[in-house]
Amino acid sequence: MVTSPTAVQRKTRADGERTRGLILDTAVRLATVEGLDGLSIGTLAGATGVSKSGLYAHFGSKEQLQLATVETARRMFIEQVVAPALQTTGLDRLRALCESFLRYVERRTLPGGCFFAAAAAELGGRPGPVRELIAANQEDWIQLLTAAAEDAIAAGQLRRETDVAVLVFELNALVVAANTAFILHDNPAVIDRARAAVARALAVDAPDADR
Amino acid sequence: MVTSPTAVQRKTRADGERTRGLILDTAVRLATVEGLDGLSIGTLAGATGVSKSGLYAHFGSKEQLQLATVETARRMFIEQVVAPALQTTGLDRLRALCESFLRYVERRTLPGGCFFAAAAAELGGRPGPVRELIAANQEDWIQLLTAAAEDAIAAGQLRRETDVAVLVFELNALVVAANTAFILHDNPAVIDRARAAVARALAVDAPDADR
DNA sequence: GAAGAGTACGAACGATCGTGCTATATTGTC
DNA sequence: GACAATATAGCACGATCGTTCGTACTCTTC
Repeated sequence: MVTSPTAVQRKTRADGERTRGLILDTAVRLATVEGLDGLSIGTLAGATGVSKSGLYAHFGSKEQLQLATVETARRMFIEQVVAPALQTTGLDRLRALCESFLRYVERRTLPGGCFFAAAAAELGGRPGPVRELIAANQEDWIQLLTAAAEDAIAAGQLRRETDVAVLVFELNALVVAANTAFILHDNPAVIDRARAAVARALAVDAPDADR
Repeated sequence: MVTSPTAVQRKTRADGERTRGLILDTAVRLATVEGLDGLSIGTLAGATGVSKSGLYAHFGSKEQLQLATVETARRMFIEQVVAPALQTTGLDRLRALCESFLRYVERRTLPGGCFFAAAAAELGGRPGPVRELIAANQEDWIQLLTAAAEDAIAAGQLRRETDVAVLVFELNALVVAANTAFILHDNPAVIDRARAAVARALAVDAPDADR
């Protein structure tokens, strides 16, 4: 219970950090299948080889563990989905973000698909700090898409009359639905359907509407 | 809450159908928030006023209870979403199904939104009979949309070249995403965004492209 | 009016839940 | 090498989990 504002933090030992990382990586993976709440301390302890009390040495409570797990999932998502798309701008970035997400699902990076899609569905109706954190991350993602769409409009790659909120809602809906369907039916074809749908959605707002 | 020592509650008459119905209705409602697996026998017993062993008199196991709960949710969904749309055909039916679903969410019929969306996300990655039943129901819904879309094409209300699978994937994605966002952010505006997106998606495949 | 099926309860089971408390290696700093 | 901090395991707790069992009452059927 060290509560000093500027806590003199001592050098953490390397093995502690490693264990912590192992726990969190495992927690993210398992949470996509069992659910963030459904994943029990005992199960996580068994999967990592760390004792239950060992877990409590790192995180003081299940809720703290969940918050740290969301943070880890966020870093994974940024690294694997967002970062690759940031090399492009405007319409290309919009396309790249969607494609990056779809590949992330298709590649089965996490056994239960997108961590945030699973967590949002699980915790959406239950108030609490974890839900707020999930909602904030969702907001960030939507904002990322929105900014890219606005750039695309500014660059003349999308019609000026484009309803950005609707377009972004649409794109997010498509990739998330691909995730859900892929997990539920184990059918890679839905990913391609999503690709086609993304292309269509973007085509609607293409400038100088052809035909 | 009658707990007086001499309280001899009159055992009710032989119609346990009412109790069974009460249990299942409550289970559907609670499962949209707690999850179908997350909802415990004890919690359900408390919410219904029926004892845990009373529940077991009706359903022999938690899994049987879950299967019966899914069946009840199916009937609710058909009654409230599907049936109203069956008075129309073709493109109108397609529109009516989407609108019906959106109103069903908007009206907060169930506290955690669409039962099947929640269950699919929760159980998608976990094999078992309950997951299969959820997947089958999802299939039925997609098939319903598909048949309506094909009717619309046959009636000349949609282009003959329409990729039905993609269009249906799109429509389903939009309404489900509206459900998720509505529950997570408690924001009615997303429902209207979904309405706009549905209209857009259908407009893309309108025959003799306007303008 | 005896038998049997249906309905429901209370008590209890072993397992697991999240969470403490304590002990003990191991490590970095002096 | 002393000492504090870190990193982990062991053990036990009260609560809750899904489930079973014995009991008791009601209704139907013979």
